[in-house]
Amino acid sequence: MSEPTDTPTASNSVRELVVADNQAGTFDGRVQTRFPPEPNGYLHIGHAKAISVNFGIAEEFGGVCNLRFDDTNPDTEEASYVDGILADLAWLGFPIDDDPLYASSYFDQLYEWAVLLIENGLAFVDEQDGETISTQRGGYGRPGIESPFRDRPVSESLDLFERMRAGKFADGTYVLRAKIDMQHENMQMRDPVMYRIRGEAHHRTGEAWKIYPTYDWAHGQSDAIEGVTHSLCSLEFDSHRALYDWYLEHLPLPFDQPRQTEFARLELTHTVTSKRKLKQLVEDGTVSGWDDPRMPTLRGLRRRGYPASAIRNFCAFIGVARTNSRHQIELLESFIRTELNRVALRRMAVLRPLKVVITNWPIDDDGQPVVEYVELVNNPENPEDGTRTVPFTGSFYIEQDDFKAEPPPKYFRLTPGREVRLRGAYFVTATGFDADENGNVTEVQVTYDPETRGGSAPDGRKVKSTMHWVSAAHALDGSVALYGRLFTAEVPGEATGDVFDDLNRDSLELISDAKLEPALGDVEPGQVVQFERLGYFAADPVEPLMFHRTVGLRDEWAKIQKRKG
RNA sequence: UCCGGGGUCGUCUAAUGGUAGGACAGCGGUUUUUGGAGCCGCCUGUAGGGGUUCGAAUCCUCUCCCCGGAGCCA
Repeated sequence: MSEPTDTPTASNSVRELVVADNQAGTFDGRVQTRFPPEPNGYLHIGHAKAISVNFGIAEEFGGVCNLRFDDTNPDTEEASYVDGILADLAWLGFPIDDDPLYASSYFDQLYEWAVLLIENGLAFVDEQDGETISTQRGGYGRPGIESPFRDRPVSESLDLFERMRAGKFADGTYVLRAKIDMQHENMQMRDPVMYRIRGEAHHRTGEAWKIYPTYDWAHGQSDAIEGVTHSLCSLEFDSHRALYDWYLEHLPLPFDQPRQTEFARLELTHTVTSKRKLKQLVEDGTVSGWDDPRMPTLRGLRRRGYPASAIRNFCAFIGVARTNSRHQIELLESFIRTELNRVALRRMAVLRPLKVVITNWPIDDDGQPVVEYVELVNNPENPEDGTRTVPFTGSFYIEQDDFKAEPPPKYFRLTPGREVRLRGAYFVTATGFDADENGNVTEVQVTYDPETRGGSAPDGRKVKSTMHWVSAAHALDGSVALYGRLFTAEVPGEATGDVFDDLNRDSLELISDAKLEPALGDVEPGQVVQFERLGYFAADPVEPLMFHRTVGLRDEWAKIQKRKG
């Protein structure tokens, strides 16, 4: 396998567009993008792609990418989300200004421009209710009809608009509409709403405004005000591009007109990225919060142990295209493994402990089992990480799975009469075991070969397997959360139309009696280590000796079993 | 129904008129003090028909399929 990390960034339709623009001299070779989150939820993996595309293109062409909060709807937006998004962005590792931009900073300019449009006969105040306006809009293949207020005198619209702003009217009673074309085949062009009345306080402008611009009326103009050249957005805005251009063409702009270009958003199998649905998972209590390690939110992935660098590499690798697509989550996971394999320290932990006793282990002068210390490498992929000493004595824990009284075919681990290696310690041979009345093995007896200290035999004999272990007398008790996919279906909701029908009710397994090697008491909060033979695990940011499984190791044995069953 | 955007291995993605390549997944081998990692190999694809061309995934044409669009959401 070649290193995905080393693979050059995929070719990319947006990059090609920018190159073409630069060659043609468009925008005088200037490249400026923007990332415009709405502060009504937290960032998720889908945003990571958008961030990567926007910041990536800007950086590559020596331009800038503005972080601009698209805060035009006070009903759903909150300052707390602004802070959360800023924190998530900082973690992801793209350069962001200390002072983010806000669409709400342009409310005055937007208002002036709206007045200009009214004066030029290109906008009017409508006083019909939403349902009526919607009906008049027509449908696909059906023209709309014009509002009876469409041709009211400019002075009347101006007066009404002024009073809308002054808060003289109730929510929903008046709107400002662009006067474009009610027959237009593109529904977005059928006299779209520019302003609506909202009594709700805004997280930045407070009570200053009673009217708020719609997305279409705010976005392109914000781009223009900031000098954005390439306004990159997702495919569903394709039909809005005509409107984006129309507004800009009818305004006196400080710069060249920015240009909107669409690309496919990132979708992943077994994952939902709709903010509304993520919010529901949180509010339902299905997950513990926005930062639940099963969530595709940036803060969830972070807590899960996904390295920001791996997410960035993934985003660069998948490229940018206009094809609707859904990446397999396994691809993301392979980037996570690749990165973690490189950087994660190796440690030993036993998740489902089975006690093993060495019957020929020496006793010291006080009648206690001798304690030895073995030297283990911290990361074979990176010798600079050095080694650590791990205590070993006559009784220790192994995984329950690592012993079978009656071994199935191809099972290479401990079984009566078989010799295996304890990683970095000794060869041991199972001589007997105890079981309870249900036949569950409760303890295994082994003998060890003192000549095999360090894990190799002077006579050169081989063993089929190497197992991890934790000294019983020195084990730390810890807890471990194992995560499965939050949704069982590759495409949640595909079968029934409701994503929640595909919720995996067993997406979390909590183990409270894991046995950890002593060095695991020293990990930093949030640090990710590899539990040998098991996978990568992230230390909880606050709770000591609590670990979240980031992702498992590839597991040949599991694969063999799966094939059988 | 109208308009717009798409359709290349299982999943993504490259090839921009000149050998259909890569990654993930899968399969097999090798190696291994992690059944990890690594290394080697295999596997499968241009939606369909017609045309232009010495040559088509690429250009033209017809058909089929998928996605988006009728918020005072973004």
